[in-house]
Amino acid sequence: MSIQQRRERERAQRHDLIVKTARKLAESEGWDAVTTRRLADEIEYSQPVLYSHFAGKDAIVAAVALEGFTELAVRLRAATRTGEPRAALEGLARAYMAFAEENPALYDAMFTMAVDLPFGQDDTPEPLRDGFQALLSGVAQFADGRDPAILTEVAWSALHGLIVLSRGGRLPASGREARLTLLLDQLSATR
Amino acid sequence: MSIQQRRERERAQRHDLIVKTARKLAESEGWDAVTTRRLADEIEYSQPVLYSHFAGKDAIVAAVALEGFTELAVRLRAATRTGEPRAALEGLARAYMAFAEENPALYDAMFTMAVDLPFGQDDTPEPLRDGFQALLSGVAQFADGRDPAILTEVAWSALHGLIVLSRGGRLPASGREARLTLLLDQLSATR
DNA sequence: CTCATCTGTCTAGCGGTGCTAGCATCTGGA
DNA sequence: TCCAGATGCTAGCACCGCTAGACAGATGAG
Repeated sequence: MSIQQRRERERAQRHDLIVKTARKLAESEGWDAVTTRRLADEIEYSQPVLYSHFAGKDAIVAAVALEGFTELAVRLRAATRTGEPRAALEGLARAYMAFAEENPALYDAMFTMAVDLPFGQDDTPEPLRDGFQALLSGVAQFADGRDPAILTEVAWSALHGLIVLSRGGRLPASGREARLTLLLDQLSATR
Repeated sequence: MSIQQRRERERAQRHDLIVKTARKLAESEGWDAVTTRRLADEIEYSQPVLYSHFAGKDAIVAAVALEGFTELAVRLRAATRTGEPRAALEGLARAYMAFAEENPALYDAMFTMAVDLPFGQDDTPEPLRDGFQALLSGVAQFADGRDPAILTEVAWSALHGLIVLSRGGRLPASGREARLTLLLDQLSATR
């Protein structure tokens, strides 16, 4: 009885170890370096062990992404505490961009890599929903009669676009601050 | 003498054949299906022939992307002809989104896949520069004292964000039109 | 305590990938 | 006609994601 509990605990620990290791490896050497062989080496087990925890490599990436969504939601929540609307919006946007910048590989897994997590559906995991709600809470004040969800989606898209285009070298690193400021002005302008 | 010319002509044709085939294959079956073996099969040559034309697979993707930039620039140019500012902006945005929608794989190669083409630099290829200029010409009218280039970059980021988040299922397909309308309103609002 | 079973992990291997060394063949000029 | 060089091929390298099947250790029954 207690033996089985211990086993489950150990399994859960190893599950976490796999996710943590995949994330660390991706962050330090890029997702290309995250191969099943390398990952198995790193956790000091053989390859097939990975497949007793996850359906395949994609599932591992998805698990990493999910961890990312949880962290992002926490950070966005923390950034919504400010009072004045424009400052709150700016805090949110900066928190989002900081997260993306500090965890580029994680951010890629969440928003760029093909990972079938259900977005905006009934079975959407809590962290995803919560992250969006945090964004919404900062943006909604500027809705001014328009649909707050739509406005949030557009704001989010703009942030995401800035991030991925900058990261790929498609936007010059120099104008970063100017672009963010302009976007915030644009979003918070009184109509 | 003329023999050498014929050879060069044939080489150029085969170069084009490779790019065309890679693009077609990517568009019909996704970039995952574009392997060097498959590509070699399709053009009815052996694998090493590919490497006598391109440094590697990445270079082939880059060549496809470059073709995409040329086409996109043409389409954006065509869309700038409208008169009234708001309509012109809308035409541009719709042309951009239509291009992305009609050529998803091509769009990915241009803007998502890691492909080292020099963006926003001295040696930036003409089509890239021209495409950006076309966007700028539609956006600049709404700059109103702000830096038109920065505004264009933000507008472009927003469009790109909408496209990639929609494509990945991160945004519901339903709100598409509403999001575009809201973005256009936001960009063209008098300050 | 012994033995059969059963769970868990490993080794080895399949069919695929991008890429390349080295051989054969074909071409064009002397 | 014969040779040199260009051209494209076969075969193979090291790697990939994934899995079948062998093996060892823990577990529970007698």
